[in-house]
Parts: sequence; C-alpha cells; structure tokens
Amino acid sequence: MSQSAEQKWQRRKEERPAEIMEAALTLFSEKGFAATRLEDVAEAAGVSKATIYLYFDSKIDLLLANVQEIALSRFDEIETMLSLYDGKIADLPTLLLGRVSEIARTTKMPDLARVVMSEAHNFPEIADFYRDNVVKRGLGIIAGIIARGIESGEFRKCDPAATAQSVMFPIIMNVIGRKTFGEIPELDPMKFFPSHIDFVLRGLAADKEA
Amino acid sequence: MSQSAEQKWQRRKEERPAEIMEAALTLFSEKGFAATRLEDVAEAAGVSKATIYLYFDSKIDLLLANVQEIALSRFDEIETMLSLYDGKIADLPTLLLGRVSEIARTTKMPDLARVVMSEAHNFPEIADFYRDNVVKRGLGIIAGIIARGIESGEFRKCDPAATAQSVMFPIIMNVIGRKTFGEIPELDPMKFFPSHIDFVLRGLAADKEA
DNA sequence: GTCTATATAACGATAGAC
DNA sequence: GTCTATCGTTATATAGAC
Repeated sequence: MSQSAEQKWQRRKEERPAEIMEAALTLFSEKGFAATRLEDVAEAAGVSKATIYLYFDSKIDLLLANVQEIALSRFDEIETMLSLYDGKIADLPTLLLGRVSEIARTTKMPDLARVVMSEAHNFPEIADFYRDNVVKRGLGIIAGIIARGIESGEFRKCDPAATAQSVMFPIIMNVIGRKTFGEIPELDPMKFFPSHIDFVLRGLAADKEA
Repeated sequence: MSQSAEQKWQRRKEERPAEIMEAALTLFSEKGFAATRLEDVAEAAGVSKATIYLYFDSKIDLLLANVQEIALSRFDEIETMLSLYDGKIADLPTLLLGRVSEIARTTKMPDLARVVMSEAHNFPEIADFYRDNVVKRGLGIIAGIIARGIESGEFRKCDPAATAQSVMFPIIMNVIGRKTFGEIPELDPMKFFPSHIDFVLRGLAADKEA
C-alpha cells in the first residue's frame, strides 16, 4: 500500500496472516481448494510462498484458519450470549436466526461453507475438523436451546438433535445454493429468512392447552 | 469378463449407455467430476473412450444423463402421483417425504446431489441445468402442494416458495452431510426423518380456531 | 457381403514442470 | 517463458451381427 518504490518488502508481521488468509479464501472460493496453488495465494497476498509457511503449516491449515476465524470465533460469541441470556427461551430462535442471517450477509461464511462442503470429501483432515468443530458444535448449540425450551415448557417435546437440523439446514442450504447457482427468485433471502423463522417457531411451539 | 481370449469386443448396444452412466457416476462420486478422466470411465465400463462418445455428447452430458435418469424421471413419477391424488392435502407432506426418504435410501441420488453441489460452481452448464430442472422444479412441486393446502384451508397462509425450502432443504443437507462427513450419530436418518416430518406438519398446519 | 458398433490412434487446447 | 504431458474430443480403421 504505502510502501516506497525502492523498498522490496516491509515487515508487517501483524497484518500478514489476515491478508494471506483472505487471499486464500478468495481463491479457494473462485477456483476450488484443490485447484488453487499456494503460489497463486502468495501472489494475491503480495508475499512469497515461503512467507505463507511462516504463518501456516500447510494449505489445509490455511483453510482451517479461516474456519477458526470466520465460524468458530462466532460460535464463541454466540455461546457467551446464550450463557448470559435470561429472557424467554421462546424468543431465542428469532434472536439466533437473526444473528445467523447477519453473519451470512456480512461475512464470508457462505463462501467458506461452500468450499468445505465441496471439497471435504476429498480431504479427510478438512472433513474431520469441520465435522467436529462446525457441524457437531453448531447443531449442538441449536439442540441446547431446544432442550432448554422443552424443559421450560415453551417448546413441545421432540428430539433436540434431530430437530436442530430442521432449524439450521434450510439456512445453510439457501446460502450455499445461492453461491452455487447464483441469485434466483426462488431463493430470495428477503423472503426466505422471515418465512423460515415463522416456520421454526411453529415447528417448536408447545401444544396449546385444550 | 466372460468373453473368450481372442474376442476383442462385443456388440451390446442396449446395455452400454446404462453401464457407462453408472461407471461414470461411481467415479465422479469417488474422485470428483473434474478429477475423473474419461479414460477411467471407459475402463470401468469396459469400453473405449470413443464408445462413450457414441452415446453421450460430452463428459458434462454424461453427468446430466445421470441427473435425468436418477432425479428427473422420479419427478415425473411424483407429479403423476400428485395429479391423481384426491385425498386430504394435509396428508401429502408425509406421503411425499416418505417417498423422498425411500429415494434417498435406495438410489444414487445422494451421491449425485453431492457431486453436483460440489462442482456446479466450476461448470456453468451443470449449474444451469440442475438449477432449472432439479432445484426450481423440485421446490416448485413442494410449493404447489403447500399452495393447494392453503387454498383448501388445511395449511396456514404462508409464502409457498419460501416455505418449500424449510420443508425440503433439511433432507438434502442431511443426506449430503452424511455423504460428506460420514455417518455420525447427530445425522442418524432413522431419527431425523420422522422428526422432520413432524416438524413440517406443525410448521404448515393451519391455526386452530379460537 | 453389408451395416454399424467398437477400437485404435491422432488432434488440439490447456495446464503444470523446469 | 518455453516445453511437455495430459485429457477431452474426433477421424479413421476393423471386427462382429445378420
């Protein structure tokens, strides 16, 4: 950016990792993880290949660092919020899905999810990490809320782990679908998100007393 | 196989296309569409590369023929069933999701969906075909049922196209998830499918009269 | 002997190596 | 930056069915 012309490089220990990660995710998303060469990442980030290895162990590590940054750090935040929450459990789905919608709109989570879902089958390390830290943990958060609501009598009795999929998967699929097939009217998020929240609240609601 | 040593090939016009398609899908699923060489498909199917081109226009056509065979032909069957159906609309979701579950268990639809979702981003022809003929049409079938139920008063008023995603996407994601990450207890289909049908019926149900 | 399903071999674009 | 190997695709030759 602001480096003088004769200077070949600058020491920018603080900014490098983030720049490399972002360049990597952009390329992974455009061309696929397997098809992206570390050399392209280096070029896009304005560093040499060796510099990448200074901060990351491997190409896989470079992807998983993005998972940590984009997904897991937000799980931390959400879990903190949930542990402090003391309002009605019945309001949590709306609150949580609102936050998820915001993450989908404002971060690269959709691209990241698409890349991982596309290539995890061919990279066991990616599949293992994502399964344990994103799929299981993400579903676990939703299942926990459902279980709390059942206990408090605000939600009907159901299998929390199974029902968590009914709550979460449409959102993931809508988001990945738009990345894969382009924006199409059928998947319009402005219509889908409110509709889905409605659907979820009815699907979870306790039966009214007779 | 059982052909004599000196015989170089046999004339089997009828069986070839199906054998080639199946070999192709198996390899696409194992190694990915882009990574699979037509030569491997030819070998697996027991023919030469050129023979593939007798029956299919291109590698992409070979995948799309599988989409036709596995997905679209079943859409035809389902649409026929729906047009003949004259029971309660409220029973259709259970009926339909049961059929979908059966297709997921007994056909290669899950592998096919995973392959397409994984690689459509890099192959516009695949994305276009699948979007128009599977995504839009599949959601349209569900949306049609929902619209019929709203009209008959059996379902609550909602946006059919948006709600169709809440109905269908969890199933697709559950199925693709198990193919991508392996069978894990959280995604157990024996628990998920019944739970999801329950969730859907409640999500669609008309409000009870006060 | 004729027709055609199938194989062999060559072409050309593209991408990866040095 | 050039060279080469790879792979989708196509042209030509041949073997099997009737």
